[in-house]
Amino acid sequence: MPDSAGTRPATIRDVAAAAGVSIGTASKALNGQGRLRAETRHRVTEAAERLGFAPNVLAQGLLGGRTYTVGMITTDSFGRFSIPVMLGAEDALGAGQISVFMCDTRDDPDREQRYLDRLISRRVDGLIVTGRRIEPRPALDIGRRFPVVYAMTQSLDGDDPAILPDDEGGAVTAARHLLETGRRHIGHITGPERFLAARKRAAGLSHVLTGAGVPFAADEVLYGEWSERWGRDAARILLTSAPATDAIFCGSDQIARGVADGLRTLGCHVPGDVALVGFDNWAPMATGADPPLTTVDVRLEEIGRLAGQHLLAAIGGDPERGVHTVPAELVIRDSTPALIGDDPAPAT
Amino acid sequence: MPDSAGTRPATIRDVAAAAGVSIGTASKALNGQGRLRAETRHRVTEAAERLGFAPNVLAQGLLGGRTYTVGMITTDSFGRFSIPVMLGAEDALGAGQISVFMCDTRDDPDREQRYLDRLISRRVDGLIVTGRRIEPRPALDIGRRFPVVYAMTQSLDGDDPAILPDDEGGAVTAARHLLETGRRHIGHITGPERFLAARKRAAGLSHVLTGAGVPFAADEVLYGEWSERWGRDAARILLTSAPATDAIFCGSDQIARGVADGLRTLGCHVPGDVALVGFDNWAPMATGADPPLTTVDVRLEEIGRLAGQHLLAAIGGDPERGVHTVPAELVIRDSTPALIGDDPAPAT
DNA sequence: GATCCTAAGGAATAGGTTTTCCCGGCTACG
DNA sequence: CGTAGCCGGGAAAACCTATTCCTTAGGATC
Repeated sequence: MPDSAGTRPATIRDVAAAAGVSIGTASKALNGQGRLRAETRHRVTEAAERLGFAPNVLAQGLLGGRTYTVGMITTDSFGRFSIPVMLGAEDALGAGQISVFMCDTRDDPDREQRYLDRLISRRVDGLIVTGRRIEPRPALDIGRRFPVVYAMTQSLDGDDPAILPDDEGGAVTAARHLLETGRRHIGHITGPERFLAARKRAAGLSHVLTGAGVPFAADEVLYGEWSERWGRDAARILLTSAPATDAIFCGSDQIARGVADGLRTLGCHVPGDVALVGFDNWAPMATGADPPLTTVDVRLEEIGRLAGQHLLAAIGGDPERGVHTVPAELVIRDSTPALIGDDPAPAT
Repeated sequence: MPDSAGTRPATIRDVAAAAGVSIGTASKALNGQGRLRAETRHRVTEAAERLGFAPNVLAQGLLGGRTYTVGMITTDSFGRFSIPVMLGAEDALGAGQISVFMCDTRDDPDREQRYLDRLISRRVDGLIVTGRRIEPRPALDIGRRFPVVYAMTQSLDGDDPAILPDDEGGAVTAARHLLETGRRHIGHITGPERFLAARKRAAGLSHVLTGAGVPFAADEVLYGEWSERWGRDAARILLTSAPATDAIFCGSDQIARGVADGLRTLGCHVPGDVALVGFDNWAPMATGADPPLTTVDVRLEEIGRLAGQHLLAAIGGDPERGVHTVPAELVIRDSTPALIGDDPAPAT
């Protein structure tokens, strides 16, 4: 375990010399290959241990044509969304002894290109591209050098493999939950309409409500921004125009926090008067709220894990193509209690 | 720019052949070395362009003894603290053409050791260790293979280079600001006392207040946890025991959010009755609050950048040892307006 | 005693690049 | 005309490892 401090790392040549064998023999002994006497094998491993030998992966990569590295590119400044995705991906890839290069483009195409060039030079085995928006983005220009998997985003070339959250399904689950807990006048406050995710969530809600015979017009959706401030403002707008509202489905936990604030200012009690559902299950926001928020978890880490597994498969020569969706999960907390005494709505 | 799709990447040998020169000549042409005719140089670069040649960094690293990679190890699950640090570090390192391996140990010593072994095998040029607590941690066991810089944490071997936030200085600045805006009865609600950061912040506040002749006893500090819930509870406790309180300095923005909530419940107006200062400048929390929070920014990204620069210097053979501190910065928002009509406190 | 087989381990090659050293040819100068 | 020096470029070593092919020696078989 000690190493020759300060000098450059021990090579297999040093090990071979110390064990009194040739380089090839040392290699075989360390990798369990070839036909060697047990005593020789032992002598080599012992010498390796003593010298603190660790094989040089660069040399291995040069030889084998595989580097056991992948790049992970994000446009999200490694924010709230891409982090869990990265963790999941890293988890899946780590199982394959793969190390991950981190590349934050900061939404700058020049930076992205520079990173890409570097990754190509480093001969990565593959690439994962993550983002904060699910809108299709221009495909990366890498020819067919290595496989690419998109996570939380997708390429304009629809055939490229991509793992996406189930925004619509998540909204459906949330809407059903509100109906089942007895709510009938449900509002929707969310982010900008130009976000595909916002539109999908609104669509999911709309389908369930109209399917259950509960009136809901698409133009009742309050599109705004992804901020608490907008939540506060929108709560006032919504309760002014629809005072009978008994539940609000929010497009993000941040918005939900703002809505909760706004409702309190209006003298409206959560969840007694109005139930609240958020989106993202962003822990500090959702559990810190009073009451803690029921919210939709799109399972970012699972998305990342799946992306990693798909990439591993593609590297192994077995690529899957097209878009995959990860089912969302509703996390029920105190902002949506069952209404006692009301008959539950039929599950549509 | 086109590449021979599907085949393995072009090597310098291909370029040399295409340009009708030897490998060595091609290398010189591409790297601006040696004495070559301009026409030859041009012919080579043109061939490289045409073949989409990118030098194999593995081979370069093998030869040069430097891989132009570093590892970044965090125990923080890439959370709120380590992300900005990472970004700053990556920024500094990227300027040196260095790529970063991402390693999340999830606080598991086994994982940490595995990552370490991998990084050693990959012959990284250096290592940055980040954490979420500034308490000294056991030094990494890497002999003298490569330099290590600690960021947002430090090693028990106090001589190892480390970049730390200035918790005490940040608290000092916050306290002075509260005095300057006319507050005189200042409470402190913060995280668990076992956190060194919490104790340092309390110490900074205490120094300023006692120095200014404002009474403040160390046992008045409300240590609890880093959560909104604790903020809500502590606000009630504080105002019960000290109704004259006109300002609260909080150990985190999350706690400050809870305190704001608690104060509102008590019928206490922020900032009219009580001014509020947070810590961290965690954007979604601090700017989403109503009113937006004045808060201490420890400049995590700068800490990371400095760590990256120190690591670059160490790799270059010029290591700096010991602990460096990055000055904090007070971000003033609406939760601490100047009290009109009060005479400002003398800046102590 | 000759041949064949097996066990054990060595030699050599490949992988891609950089760099050092060397060589041939041409110019300029004496 | 001879030689020193420069210009342009080639050959080869070095980095480190895994693997394929060989060699050697010994034992077994006929």
